[in-house]
Amino acid sequence: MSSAAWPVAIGTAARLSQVSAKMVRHYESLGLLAPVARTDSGYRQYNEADVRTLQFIKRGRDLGFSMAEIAELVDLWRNRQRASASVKRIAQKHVDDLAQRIAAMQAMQRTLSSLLHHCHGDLRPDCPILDDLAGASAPLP
Amino acid sequence: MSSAAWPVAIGTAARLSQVSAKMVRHYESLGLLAPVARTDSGYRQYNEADVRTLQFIKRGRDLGFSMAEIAELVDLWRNRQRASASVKRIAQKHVDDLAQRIAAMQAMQRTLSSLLHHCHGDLRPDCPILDDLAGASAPLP
DNA sequence: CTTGACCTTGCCATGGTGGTAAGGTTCAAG
DNA sequence: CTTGAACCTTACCACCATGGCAAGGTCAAG
Repeated sequence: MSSAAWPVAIGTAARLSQVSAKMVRHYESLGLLAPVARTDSGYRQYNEADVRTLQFIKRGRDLGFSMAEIAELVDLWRNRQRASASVKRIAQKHVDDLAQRIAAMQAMQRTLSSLLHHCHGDLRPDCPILDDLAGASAPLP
Repeated sequence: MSSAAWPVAIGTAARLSQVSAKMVRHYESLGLLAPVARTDSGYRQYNEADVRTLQFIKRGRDLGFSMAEIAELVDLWRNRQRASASVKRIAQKHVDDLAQRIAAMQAMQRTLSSLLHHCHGDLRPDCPILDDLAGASAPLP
């Protein structure tokens, strides 16, 4: 397994983890990834563990975790004495957060869909969408 | 109606529109709100129409429109020769965008909920959430 | 006149990503 | 050996919408 020649340069690490080289450096600057080894000429060198960490971060981002949350998760991942409860707490909070944001967006969507439904969408200027935005039924106090 | 003493200063306009004074200035700098009148000492003066525009912007933001979209909508709002189709097109695009983002978040939520469901959440270190993030079944190429 | 509430401009920060510039390195083909 | 492409380095700037802070001017009530 993993027939590649380790260590690899940043471009290869980026391809293997589906993270842009730019972001790989950024994650390092955030302390999310320990400062990696360098060649004499200053090129970063990534080993298998580094690339796995990048993949971990990528998967975390894909699931919507913030960088701060991912930093915590990476720490827990590395700590074999972790309690799964710590991980679960972070994930649960994120799911709750997602639920809240989804609900907010669905509320927008409901309102907009209803307005869309009542808009002619032709050459006439009358438009319930603009009427709503203009606060048709909301006088200045 | 509107018993207040017009024009009003930025703080009052902000309160009336539920937009922070900071953002009121920002919207002006974006050209979303025409540069308002000033007193001799440089204080901005807002009239009823200005505050209505701010409320329009606020409502647009609350419905999730981007500043660029709101700029278009404000233009259409002011243009009595508008075609409602133009408004509808913008709103429809936004709804589609919302739908896409909601779907993406729901996908995250489904994955996370399932992982959460299988996580003990106790003192033990084993955790399917970390296993997933670590790409348990995804070897390095 | 002083005090406190308000206003002004201007700069910095956020988060996560992209871009671009100016320069050094590596490697293979000629 | 040279040259050129592909790669790497750092250091900036930009986005979007918003908040914060600082230093200073203005206004109205006490």
